[in-house]
Amino acid sequence: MDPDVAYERAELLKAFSHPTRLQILDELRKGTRCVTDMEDILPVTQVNISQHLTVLRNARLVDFAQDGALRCYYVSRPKLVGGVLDLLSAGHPVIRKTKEQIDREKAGSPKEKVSSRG
Amino acid sequence: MDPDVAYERAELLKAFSHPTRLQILDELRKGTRCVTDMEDILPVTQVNISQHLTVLRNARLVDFAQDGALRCYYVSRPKLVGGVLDLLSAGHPVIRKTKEQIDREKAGSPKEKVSSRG
DNA sequence: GTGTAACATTAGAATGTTCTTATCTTACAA
DNA sequence: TTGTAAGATAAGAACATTCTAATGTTACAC
Repeated sequence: MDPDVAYERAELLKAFSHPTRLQILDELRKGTRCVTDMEDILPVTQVNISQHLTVLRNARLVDFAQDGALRCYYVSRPKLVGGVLDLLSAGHPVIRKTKEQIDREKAGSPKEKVSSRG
Repeated sequence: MDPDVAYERAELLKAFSHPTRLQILDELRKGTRCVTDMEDILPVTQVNISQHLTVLRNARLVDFAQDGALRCYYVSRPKLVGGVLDLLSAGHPVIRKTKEQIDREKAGSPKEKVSSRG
């Protein structure tokens, strides 16, 4: 993976990587919300919500439409945001491998062993 | 989303959120690697790779099997790691909404309007 | 124009992460 | 048992993120 690409992707993931921002994204996934809606739900200050929304906006994960004095925030990359949130909420069992398993994998994969089962 | 759950998920995402760690995960996805293999590929010191591997191990994203003096590292939650890396490499167009679109969505969704097309 | 509700911005202290340098452990071969 | 290759750990400086407190902006009703 190219270092520049890796950097860019890490920056994107960093925008997700905060409890409050995950909660904001999860809430916005249900529908458009303005800042005061979020104040009612999240145990943090308005200023702090605004700051986190700025981070999310810079990462192009959310955007807003102005409605008078209100700002209607929405998720601007639904498949990305939904994909990440869904992955996080799914169960992912931790696997373990022994040296022997690894050796067998190494022996099998390089030549795509045709003999076993095929 | 429960704040404790949000915290836990943010911690998990933080383990992904570093260029070097993404590169390590991408490399390990191709197969088991020891630390010196990674030294050859990544433009960082052995110490630094070790430190990043510790972060990944604490997050239960990787583990290793000892082979003499070598440590064979592998991805221990392949679906999670693969899912995140695949999402990142896919193209995710940024959508925009106007206030009018949002108003229409709000009007349609609450009652799951049956009249249009059905 | 004045007041106010909704939201953003700024500055800085507090906190957390990352990298560097030095040191340590372990496995193994001579 | 000495040397060396593989890898981990510790301490701290450098850097980045987060939160708090104060202030700024905008839209609108009166």
